[in-house]
Amino acid sequence: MSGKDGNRREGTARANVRCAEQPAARPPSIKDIARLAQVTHPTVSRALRNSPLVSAETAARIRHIAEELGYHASALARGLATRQTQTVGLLMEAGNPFAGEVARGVAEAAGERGYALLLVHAQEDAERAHRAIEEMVARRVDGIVVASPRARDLPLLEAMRIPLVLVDSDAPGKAAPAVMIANREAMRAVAQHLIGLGHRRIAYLGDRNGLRAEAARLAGYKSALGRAGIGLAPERIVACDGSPEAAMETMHELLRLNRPPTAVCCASDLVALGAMQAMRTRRLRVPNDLSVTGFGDLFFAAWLTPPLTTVRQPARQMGALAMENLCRLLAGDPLPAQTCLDAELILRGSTARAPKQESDFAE
Amino acid sequence: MSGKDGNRREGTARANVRCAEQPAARPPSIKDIARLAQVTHPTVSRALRNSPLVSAETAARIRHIAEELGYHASALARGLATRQTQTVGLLMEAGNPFAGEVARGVAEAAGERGYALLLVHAQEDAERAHRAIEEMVARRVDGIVVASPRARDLPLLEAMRIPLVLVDSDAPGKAAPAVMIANREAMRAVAQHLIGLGHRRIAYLGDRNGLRAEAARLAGYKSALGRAGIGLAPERIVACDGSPEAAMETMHELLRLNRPPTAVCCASDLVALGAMQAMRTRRLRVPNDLSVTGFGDLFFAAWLTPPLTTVRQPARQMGALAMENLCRLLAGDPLPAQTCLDAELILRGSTARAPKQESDFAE
DNA sequence: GCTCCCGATGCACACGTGTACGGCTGACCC
DNA sequence: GGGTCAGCCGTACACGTGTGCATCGGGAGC
Repeated sequence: MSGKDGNRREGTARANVRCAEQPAARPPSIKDIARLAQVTHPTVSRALRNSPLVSAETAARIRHIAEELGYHASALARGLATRQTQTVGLLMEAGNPFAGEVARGVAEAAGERGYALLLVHAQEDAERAHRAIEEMVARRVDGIVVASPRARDLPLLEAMRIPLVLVDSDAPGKAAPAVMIANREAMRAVAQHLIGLGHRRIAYLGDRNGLRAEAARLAGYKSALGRAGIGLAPERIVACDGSPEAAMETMHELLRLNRPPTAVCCASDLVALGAMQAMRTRRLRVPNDLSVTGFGDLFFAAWLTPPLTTVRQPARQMGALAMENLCRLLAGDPLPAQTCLDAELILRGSTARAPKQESDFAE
Repeated sequence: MSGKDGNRREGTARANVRCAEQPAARPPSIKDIARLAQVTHPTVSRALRNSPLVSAETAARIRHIAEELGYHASALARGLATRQTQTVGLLMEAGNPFAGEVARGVAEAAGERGYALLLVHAQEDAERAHRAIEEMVARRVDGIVVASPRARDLPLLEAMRIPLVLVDSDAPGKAAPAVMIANREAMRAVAQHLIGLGHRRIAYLGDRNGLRAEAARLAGYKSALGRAGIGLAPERIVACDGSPEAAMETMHELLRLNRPPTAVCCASDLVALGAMQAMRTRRLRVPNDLSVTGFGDLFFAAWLTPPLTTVRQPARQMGALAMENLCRLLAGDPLPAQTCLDAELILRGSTARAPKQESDFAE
């Protein structure tokens, strides 16, 4: 029993009036438990961590008192002592539906492993992004999951020595291990599906901010056309910034071509949203006049009119796997630079046979 | 100068091999800076916190060294000492698009105020939900923002003495201050819009998990019909669990009625998604045969075919305001039990005049 | 009856930061 | 020239938890 408390000196702290009821009731600590259990606080610490060094009866008594007091160990103090916070930073663009699903997977996996999540919003502003990243350092996160495809702050992240995993964006250089899907093969399957339907004038509507995942998708598109012996028409390969608004504008440009496409491969479901809107404005019917494909299979894709043919990207599973990989990394296990998940082509109503008068010849 | 360091005892800690390069280089502390600057660590602490108790030149020297070392104050230690973590817990259903937008608002507002966000996924499982909430206590968050409308864990949250604010779900009892929109008035405006278009058989497709916000919306619907002198037909007031799948099923039931509705008020945009799908299956055209309205104005609403008439719910702003309110609460300012934001009726293409043969008489 | 060993507990210190208080130095005033 | 005061810095302690080592008591083996 220390018996030396009760004369707390810092009377000025705790300035915020919480409820004006309890007189600044600080949460119970192991010392409080120790006093009640007639032991010292190290014994309490050991008992609560199920150390074999404590006798069964003492441990039971201590745990009972802890329960009664509503004790919850301070993760701050523990983190300070053990140098591990059991916290991982999650860098993502809050509001992005894909990132949201990834976050769900990460959150569930983290919860199971006793990790907490520090949510850091991927700011546009470079200066704020910098501060946000420093926040993670200050909070001493054990590792970081980056769920933001347009992570141009990767160099910053690597500069600090924190274990890092990426989702859906492999990085240039040696960088960090990433969880990906086979973007190239998936987009190739999309294009092959369209070719199989008789389309020859197939456009590609890309996402300029899609980083390497985007490059792989474009490569898949080109590969499919190449294999089918269809030449690449540069004017049919365009890109926007990834938003439906921009996609709509860009789609209008495609439709103004002399020989407009009969099918469009969109780099994402969001892009497809804008593309379909452009067709609607021009009274073109999907899929009768024009076929459209998306990428990602976001939750709304199945409910569009018509339902969107797209590639299922297992976002939640990707998040869970990223968290799992991060744990491996923290445990010291070496990881492959990339973990690749299967993507599945989902055929729905937005694709159909090419209009007859246009098929088979004349790209 | 303490001069007593260098004999660190806990050689067994830090078991995880990070990169096998740096020999467990612990981040620099104020003591490291103090040694280099030939002062003691309290002076460093004061200098970095811009205390007037330090001479300008000493402070400059210290800050220079800190910068050079890449120093970032440990939020853990600071939280331990000051009893404030500058962290707020964000309880939300990750993956839900509305919650995602709210999260974005919260994140931006939190960033500006120097708060970090602890993301806690609102688990279905009661036992996990309990653990998740205890996690926030253990992490000693200063306050909590609840962005999950179906928060049946509110009692748990109130049990711990942590300041709390709610988004889009006012709570029973005295509970916590909430940021809301005028659900009742907004849905009334929706129904009045449909009535103005000549509709008389207007159905309501609710969300059973919508809590009180849902009750208010239904009340608004009833109020509008009442004012227009239209009787309530119980068979036209139905509810599902909020998912598009369930909404589709329930919509089919509505369409099987002897006298099916000519318009449907959906409790959310997600519900509207399912409802429109049901109509598509039956080859009913929106809005020619049937008008549909949503609620929320999620990002996809404007891009549907046809674009969805709905109520704009300023999710991001609600999140930001919730965070702001939480700060007020932490500062001791009393808050009104509810802060109400304006919602705006957005007219788009999914509503039109009622089919002629059905209007004006015979509800 | 002595030693040896083992199980259970206490002691001391560490983690990194914040702050109340005291002490030192120099300038200023009477 | 001594007292006073302000500015600046160091000392000591606190926050809550973890852990290496010492200690203490008791049982076993000789």
